[in-house]
Amino acid sequence: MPKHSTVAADLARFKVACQNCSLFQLCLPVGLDRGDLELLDRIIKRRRPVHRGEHLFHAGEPFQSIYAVRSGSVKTYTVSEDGGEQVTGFHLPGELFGLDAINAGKHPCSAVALEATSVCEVPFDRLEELGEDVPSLPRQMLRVMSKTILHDQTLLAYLSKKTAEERLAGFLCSLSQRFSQRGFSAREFNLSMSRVDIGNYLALAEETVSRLFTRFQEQGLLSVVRKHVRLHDLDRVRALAGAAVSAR
Amino acid sequence: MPKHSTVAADLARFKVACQNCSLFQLCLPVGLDRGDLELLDRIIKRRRPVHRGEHLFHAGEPFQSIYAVRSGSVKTYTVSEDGGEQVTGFHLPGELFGLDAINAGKHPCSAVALEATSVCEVPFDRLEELGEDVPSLPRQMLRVMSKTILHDQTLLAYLSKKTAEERLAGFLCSLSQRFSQRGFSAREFNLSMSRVDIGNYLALAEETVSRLFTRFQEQGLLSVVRKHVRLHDLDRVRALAGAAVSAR
DNA sequence: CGAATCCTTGAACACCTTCAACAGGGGTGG
DNA sequence: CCACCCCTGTTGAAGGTGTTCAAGGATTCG
Repeated sequence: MPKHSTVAADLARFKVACQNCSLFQLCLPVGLDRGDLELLDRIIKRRRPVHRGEHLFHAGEPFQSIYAVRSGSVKTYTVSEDGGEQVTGFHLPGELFGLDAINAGKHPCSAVALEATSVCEVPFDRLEELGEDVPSLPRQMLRVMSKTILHDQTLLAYLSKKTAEERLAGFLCSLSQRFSQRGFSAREFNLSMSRVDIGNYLALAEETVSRLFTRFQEQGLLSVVRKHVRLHDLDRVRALAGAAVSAR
Repeated sequence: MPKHSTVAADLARFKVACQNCSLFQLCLPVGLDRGDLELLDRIIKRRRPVHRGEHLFHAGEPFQSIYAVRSGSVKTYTVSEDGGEQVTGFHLPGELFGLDAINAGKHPCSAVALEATSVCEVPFDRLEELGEDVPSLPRQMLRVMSKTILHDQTLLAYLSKKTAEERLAGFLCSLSQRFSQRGFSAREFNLSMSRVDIGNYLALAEETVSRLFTRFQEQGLLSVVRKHVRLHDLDRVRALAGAAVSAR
């Protein structure tokens, strides 16, 4: 498998480290100095890139690490006892996932790559040990989790109060904002997730999502070709979305 | 105001302290020994009981403390820019709230007492300082927040996938479980929140909630008289609720 | 090229909402 | 103590938004 070894070689060449990672400020917003970073860097495992459809972990597995997306994207989802899937989040570069496993000690959800993706894996027990020497670390962790809670509550409000149109517009705004934070275009990007996933996440039928994309296109708000989205009128999309959209 | 002083005297007499608090294990599930508790106890402020309708904090106010319910119940809610209210949670004795403010440093939601309620207020800066000496404390915090995230995700799945009937049944199951954990009856309790609040929380119209209560009653599942609920057939309510309901 | 998957479009239907009116408590003031 | 009023909760009927069912088109991959 020549492909793997090439990628591995690339990674080695790049000397991947938190200090050099352009996403670092997104993972752990503030409060870690260079020395702390050095320590943190030592405990992080980097996994070889995963392919589209590969899982990082499955629901029910024991919790050992939290994860940060380096590149690509990840979908987390739960499966209810009747087999129904519920998408709990999409995770872009610089975002952490797996935090919801801390309480029970096992993952309540599964995580799967939506495209070719690489992640940092941070063993939680070592992170906790490190936290005893670096007080700002647990503080950062709490902030990240607080942000996650806020995001979930925003989403909750969205599903409760908003129409299908507002939800999809809000979703697109959220993606736009997150992409631009990462240095990508705010107006043009690829949806790594399927219409089914979007619908599942926003509590809409796949067909409704599809119809809305068509309608938005007819209204001149955007153009969609398969996975590719181009927002022509970001302001109007924002207006459609109504209330402010959480950053994550 | 003779009433206040009486209550204050009561509190003093009871020598309220985490060690003696029957709810302690609910606030901070495991891992704190007696000495840690003593330290924690010193930084906790106890506020005089608040009346129904009184606020603990308002959205937008600077974040200073997290709160734990001692008795009574609290509703947290956000107000969107168009003035619409969104209930984000109901908090029973032993449950923490205000955690969602850690990230931004200000409260994203408001908290109001649904009945006569008393809370513990824990200044967050002092809690963080204490965390540097007591490593199990930040660990506990993370667990509590992880649990909150899990709860929100469960709720999200509920709003996404379930019918109005399943949502209300699930809500009742959740309350039942939480009351029984606190030593109250699992089959008979008072709803401190209004039908409007329940509907808001479950993303249903007030009328739908009302109709469902009536229907459940007709089916012999329960009886409701105003705020008072008695679950006759807990198993059937659970069955109606479908998937397992989060504990919080 | 064929199969599988993803996406789109149409039509009928269901669930819940909205609008409207009314009933019943609980508190206040007379 | 009773009358009144306001607020909460209940019930009915009409209507809308999104779903479900069904079929067909597009894209990708073996």
